[in-house]
Amino acid sequence: MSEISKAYNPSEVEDKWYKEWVESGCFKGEADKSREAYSIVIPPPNVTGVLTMGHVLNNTIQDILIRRARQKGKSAIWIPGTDHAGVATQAKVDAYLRKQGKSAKELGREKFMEVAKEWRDKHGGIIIEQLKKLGASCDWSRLVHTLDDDYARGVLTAFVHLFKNGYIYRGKRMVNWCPKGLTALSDEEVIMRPQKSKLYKMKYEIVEKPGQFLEISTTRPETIMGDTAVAVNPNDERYRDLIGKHCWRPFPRAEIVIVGDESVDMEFGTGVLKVTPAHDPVDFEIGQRHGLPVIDVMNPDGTLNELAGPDFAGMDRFKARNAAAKKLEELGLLVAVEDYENNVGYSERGDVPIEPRLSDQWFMRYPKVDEAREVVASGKIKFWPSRWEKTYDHWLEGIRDWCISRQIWWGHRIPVWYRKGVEHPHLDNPEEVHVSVDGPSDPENWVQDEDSLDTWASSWIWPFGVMGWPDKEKEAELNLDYFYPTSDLVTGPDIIFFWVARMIMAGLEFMPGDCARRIPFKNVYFTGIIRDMQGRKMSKSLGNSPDPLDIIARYGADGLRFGVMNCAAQGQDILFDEQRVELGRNFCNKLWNACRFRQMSGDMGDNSSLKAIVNRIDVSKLDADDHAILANLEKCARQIEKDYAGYQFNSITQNIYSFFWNDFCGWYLEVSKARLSDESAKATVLAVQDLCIRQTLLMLHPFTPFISEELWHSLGYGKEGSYIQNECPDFENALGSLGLKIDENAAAEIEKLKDFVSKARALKAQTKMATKRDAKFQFIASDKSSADSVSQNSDKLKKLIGAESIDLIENSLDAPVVLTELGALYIDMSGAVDAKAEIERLEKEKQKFEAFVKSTQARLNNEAFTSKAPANIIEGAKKQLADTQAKLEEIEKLLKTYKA
RNA sequence: GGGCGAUUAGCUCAGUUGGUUAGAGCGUCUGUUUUACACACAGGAUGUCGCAGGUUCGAAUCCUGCAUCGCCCACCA
Repeated sequence: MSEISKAYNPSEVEDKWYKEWVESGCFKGEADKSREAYSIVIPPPNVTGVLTMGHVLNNTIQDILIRRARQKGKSAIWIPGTDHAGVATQAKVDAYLRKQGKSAKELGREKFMEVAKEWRDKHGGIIIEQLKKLGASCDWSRLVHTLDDDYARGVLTAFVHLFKNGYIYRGKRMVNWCPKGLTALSDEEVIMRPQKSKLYKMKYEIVEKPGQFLEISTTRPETIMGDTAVAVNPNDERYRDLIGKHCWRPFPRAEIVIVGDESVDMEFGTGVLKVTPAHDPVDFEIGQRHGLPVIDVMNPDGTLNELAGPDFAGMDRFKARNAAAKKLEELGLLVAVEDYENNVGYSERGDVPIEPRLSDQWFMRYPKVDEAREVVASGKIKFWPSRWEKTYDHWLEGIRDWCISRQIWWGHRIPVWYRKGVEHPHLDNPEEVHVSVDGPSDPENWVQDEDSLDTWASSWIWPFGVMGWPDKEKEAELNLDYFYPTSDLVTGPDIIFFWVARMIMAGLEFMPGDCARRIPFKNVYFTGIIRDMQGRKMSKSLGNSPDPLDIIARYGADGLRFGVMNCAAQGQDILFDEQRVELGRNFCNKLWNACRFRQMSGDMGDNSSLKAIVNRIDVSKLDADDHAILANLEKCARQIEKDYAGYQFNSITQNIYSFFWNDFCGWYLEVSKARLSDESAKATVLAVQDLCIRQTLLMLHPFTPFISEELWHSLGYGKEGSYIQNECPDFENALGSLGLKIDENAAAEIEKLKDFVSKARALKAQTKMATKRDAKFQFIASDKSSADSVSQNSDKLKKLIGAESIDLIENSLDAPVVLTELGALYIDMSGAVDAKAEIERLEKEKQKFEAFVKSTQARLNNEAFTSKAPANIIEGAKKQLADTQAKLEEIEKLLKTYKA
């Protein structure tokens, strides 16, 4: 136990405890078979990234879940790690090299990897330290990086397995090509953006009918040189007779065939489509169907090549667009140019339009697609909120093969070797192509494939890859059997396809056993996205993303965590404002000072256990306030239990906030002040306070780990070397078994006293007597129990409302009055009553009551209501009507007195 | 084109099976060095719950349509 300082200093407390936690090893996961396992794997952040508000939200939720699990006695582990982030990191290292006047190419692959690793080790890992600042209780002894040797073996094992089972193939296909990154991309990495462009209308002359033209629209005249046909819909009567005939491609001038293909939309433009099989996915398919030649007129970097002709060779694709239009015009073939808005696919990383390109790539047919749909549809894996299930299922329903090869070096190199000297090696011939994790035994005779894997084709095995798979010994050492499947996954819905769906398929494919053993996780919580106050996504270029570390420095990690969680409704986007964090900081300050006040109020008794605290309570000294606060505490704990089950984190913070601030500090501590002067009750009151604070700290701990740990120890709840994260927050049964029975009705009586106090204060304010601490009140109780309640609580009430006396009287007075739940309360103004103001005030109140009486009577007179509504609703309405009518009578009586 | 969110106080948002007179924080106004906390305390003001229908004794809540904003998916050149 130590004395609590006047001001809460978060950074000091945070650093101290984090250090101790890590040193004590209390975050380490242990496979304790006698306890239920609980595990989370972190969505691995980019190793070279820095902490963003999105990470704060995401990781705070994970930390809450893991700490709560520890409190509930589960054997918990939160496995951390980082992602090598292929394309992103490659780009950063390339830029770094350029600055030094070097290039990746001249270094060569091996040297590049060395430099890149050095660069990663030097600039990477910052985010891990930042997560620690946030309080993340990961098992750091198990930090995994996707390029670690063990993990990489898992990645390659998955590849080899799928290859051997026919899920992986190589082929020349139409892929999304990033001309900036010079690599293929998956469909998911292409983002569609509406763009202002031009629609060029041109005409091609029909070979067999000189002088007759076909009018065609295109947005991409720069690909004309690659046209190998013109297509019309065979059902289109306008053109049906032209099918099989030819037209002139303007440049390079050549005859191209007119084909009929049903994919052509008759309604669009003139219903005639130019077909460029090398540069458009639809055109490619048409080309396949009609056996059209493929002319690739572009270089990988998006410039045109020799096949485009001397006028265009070497020219950038967008310059070539204008040049081609100009050339059409010169030839007299350009009919019109219209402004046009269409969707263009962009490379997410490169931020340039992607180029559909025919190239040799590796593809994966996804395994276990049907089962992946089934496990979510059947609830074996639950999504929170559940609406994402539909999105997930829809994607899987229309799933297409995954292009998994990338033309970059930073990543896992594809474990495929080709026999030297074999011109066209066949994938199914082991003499020509070797596929294995370790490579051929005679490497000198083989050449390894140059490509590396899509980053997501490495992170998709994350849930078991971090647990030693596929090495049996390592699996045992890392307790895969015990911790897999993981319990909860917390991530953003933006990677539902990239990562979540693929992990599910990977788990089902690579893990053994029945379905429940193979799924990678049981629950997926999708967070919202953190936006700025204008609703815009946080981004570096907008400069609207606050630095979480800066916020932690100013408000404390607990304040940040509490503030963010308080406004994060399940799966809803959050418009972030620093005021949220202010709320959290203020709450921490309130907590701090309430505990400080407790210390100042009297000697600390034995707080070492729940039992010890309850033993300090003298049941005969408990009054309604004690019962009420304990009842509220129980209610809060019950609500929280329910909220955890439904992943309603904002509701949890709101319940704790409201209980602690309003019920405990706002009322209980205040009434305690008067009772503490009664020596016979003091020990009991302090014990009740200790009990409430103890349970509050426990409930709060997952959200605000630092301050709760600090206060836990300074108030003597925990022994040195023990931590609040391992203390069970449940207490309901404990109270009962310790012989303490809570009077549930007490809370109702206290509500009336609260009403009495707040009305009395309002009366003082209205009569301009708010500052007087010695006001005199007279009170006409509405019944015997109300009279008892007021006289029994007289000391507390006088202190709370700043009164010298509250006299019980029998008859109405000619003085300002307020009607409370307990009866009529008058304030003595010694004749200085402003009758006009009083009348005005009473009239206003009268109107309010009258409106209520009228509507309630109407309801009760409605036969449909009385015959159909449940009894308790009807009874409630009747009682309220009676109460209100009584008040109304009282007011009318008073009005008469004033008006007289 | 299809799907999914959102629309409640000046601002940002809760409101989980339909049920008394719709809540919170911030902001705002009035007061307060009341011996834990001004990051506080007390009191006040502020809402035809997006619009239009429907179901019901009863709708912010359920149904239908519409509007506005946002997101995701989709090969119309």
